Amino acid sequence: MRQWSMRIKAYAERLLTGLETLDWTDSVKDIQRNWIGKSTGCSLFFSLWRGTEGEDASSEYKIEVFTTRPDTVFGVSFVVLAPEHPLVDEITTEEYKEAVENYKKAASLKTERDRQSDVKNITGQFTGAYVLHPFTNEKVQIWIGDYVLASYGTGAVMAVPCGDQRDWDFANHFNLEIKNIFENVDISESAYTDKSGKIAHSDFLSGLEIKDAMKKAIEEIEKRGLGKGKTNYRLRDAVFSRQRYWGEPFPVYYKDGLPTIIETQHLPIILPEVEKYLPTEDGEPPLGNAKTWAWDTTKNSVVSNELIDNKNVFPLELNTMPGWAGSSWYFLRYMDANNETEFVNKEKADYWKSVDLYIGGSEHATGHLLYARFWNMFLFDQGYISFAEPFQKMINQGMILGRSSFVYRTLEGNTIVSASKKNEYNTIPLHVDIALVDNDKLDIEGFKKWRSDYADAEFILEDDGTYVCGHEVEKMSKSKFNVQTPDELVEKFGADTLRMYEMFLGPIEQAKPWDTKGINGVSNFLRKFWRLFHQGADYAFEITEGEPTKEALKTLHKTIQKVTADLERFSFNTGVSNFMIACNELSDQKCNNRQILTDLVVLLSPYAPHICEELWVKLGHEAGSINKATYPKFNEAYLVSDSFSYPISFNGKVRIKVDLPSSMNAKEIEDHVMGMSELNKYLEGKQPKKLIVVPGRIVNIVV
RNA sequence: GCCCAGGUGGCGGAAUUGGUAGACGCGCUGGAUUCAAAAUCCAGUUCCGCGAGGAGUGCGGGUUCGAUUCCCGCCCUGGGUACCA
Repeated sequence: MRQWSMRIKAYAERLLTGLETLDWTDSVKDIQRNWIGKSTGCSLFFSLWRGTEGEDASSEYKIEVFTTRPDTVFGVSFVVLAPEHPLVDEITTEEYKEAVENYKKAASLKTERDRQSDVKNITGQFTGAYVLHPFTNEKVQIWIGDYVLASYGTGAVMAVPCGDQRDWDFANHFNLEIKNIFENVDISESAYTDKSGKIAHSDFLSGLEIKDAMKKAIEEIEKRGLGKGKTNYRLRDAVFSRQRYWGEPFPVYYKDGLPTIIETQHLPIILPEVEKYLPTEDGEPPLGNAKTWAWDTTKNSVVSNELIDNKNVFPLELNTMPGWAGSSWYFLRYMDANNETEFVNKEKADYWKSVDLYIGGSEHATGHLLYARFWNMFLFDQGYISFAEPFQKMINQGMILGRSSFVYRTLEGNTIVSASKKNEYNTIPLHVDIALVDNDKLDIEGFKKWRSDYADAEFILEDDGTYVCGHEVEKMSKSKFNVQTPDELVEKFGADTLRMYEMFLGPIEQAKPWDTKGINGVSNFLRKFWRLFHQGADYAFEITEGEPTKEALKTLHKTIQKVTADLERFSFNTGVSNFMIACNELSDQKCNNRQILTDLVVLLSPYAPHICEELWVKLGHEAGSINKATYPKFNEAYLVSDSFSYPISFNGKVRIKVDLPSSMNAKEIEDHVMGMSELNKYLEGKQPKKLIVVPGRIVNIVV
């Protein structure tokens, strides 16, 4: 099948190094690094040995292998080619033709997936041919084996059983030689794959540390013209066509069977109407069913297929583009969505620049997030935009998981066993709708109605006569019957409460089961916050004017400082708790001062927009204007206090606290502490060995 | 196997540069108010111990005056990935 693909491989190195400039989690960066799979080593040519012993070694055929361990070259005891390697037929001797053919056939029948899942099963076939070892000139057998992949490296490996576990297994299985080229290492049970130690029995490499031997080996290989240093990437080019209808059509027609691009001024090409979105009878993609899907080069428009004459009118491409054709750059289009002539105006792109914050799941690490980076780099290289990376900062939000409930059905099928007794029977778990379960107890009648095939089932219950379900935390999904909709909670507590509770649950990156147990805590907070503005038995709106107290100002500015810092590091859960602290403190202070409450409402408005909007209007502002209010300014002057409660610790354990003026220096603190009579109890008559004073922090006495 | 993230009360979690472990909330216990309930308020709540006190951040070591935080080894959980030479 002829397909389009994108040369993402050409960007492998830049996609790798670019990661270092990004503010992403290590785990997503690592997933991309592994996917790109850079490995450095060298290529090395083995000449084919032809004919009889002693004959001239130089043959027209050379087999190129890629290795990351050139230091082990003297441990080579055979060479393995992928079954699909182009030289296999050429080199196989008459005697082994049939066996090799059979092996190739067997391998080709296996899918790539089968080949990968069948790792433990070692297979291979000798070809009868030999290469000559590039340094020792010894004869080395050539095998084929499907553990060597045609699509990676050169499709051929030099097998070093002592240094590679797969080679060791292969050698062990086929009784091939296992040379030991490591100093003082036992390889009788498995290969030695560590990259530390010394090389032995290896001519010019003997006695060298492995790392040094690698360098020396490549040097020598290059010097003798046997190969050269090389880097390989695991990343493959990305297929860019799909055999389906719903995708952007390619602006491409086929002239004499060769694809030709339609010029920009004639775009866009719009998907044709089709009767059905299915492939054609002879297996062409759905666009093969279109009746108007040909390109007229004189009119520069899409015309009926009947007009195809292959002189002026040609057939159009039938594949369409994949999802990532759009997902790789939509964020650029957002900057200039109505532009009819360019995908984005350069000036606008320069103004808005790359995405500041990308909140998304790490499941896109090897797909969308890699393609978008590649696409963006290409546009950058072409000068359309001025930034190479599309997403500077990324947060991977954790998934909210569901709590599934299970009933246990016997294998025979018509008995349902309660959780604690399930092990007495041979049962399988079945998901049950969580709407039918309350506190793990099953509504049996409801269950019978829900699954009519179990209407006549027998139930084996707990001793107290109830049916108890099992449970597990997993992804929320209709098929697992564990989906909880927020509607009910919004109904009961309001959208502000639900929103804040979600933020309060814990760090944004963390996955957690959806548990509404604590939601009334947030609800209580919002009610308490409301009460700051409403006094008396009938909760009438009432605030006081004038200058706030020192205490209230301290609470406010402490809150501004903390909440702002929390916002900047996306720590919403601690943000919410700081609002709770502020509310508790102001309640205790009985503060309902206008200045304080106005600033607090603005601060809280991103968290609880509905309530804050209402309070904002009650404070006398125009409806809808809170979004335009100035963000409260933090003033450190309100936070300075003139005393500090010093913890006094003995050998690191805090025992006493003492209030001291903040202005005291280390020496003064020391003098004061040493004069304290409370010390005696902990000193037990001994002299302290050492005293550490950290002003503004702690005093530690070493006994 | 390899790579990454994580492991703190009954529970969700906090501790931003090594400096008072358990903020905030849930739950629980006791009390006030109420005919009663809801709501609200007050007090308590890491564990052991009546107490004085002791122990304590997965386990075992180390560095330090001082470690949830840094270093070494191990265990467990979650995620990714795998004949990639």
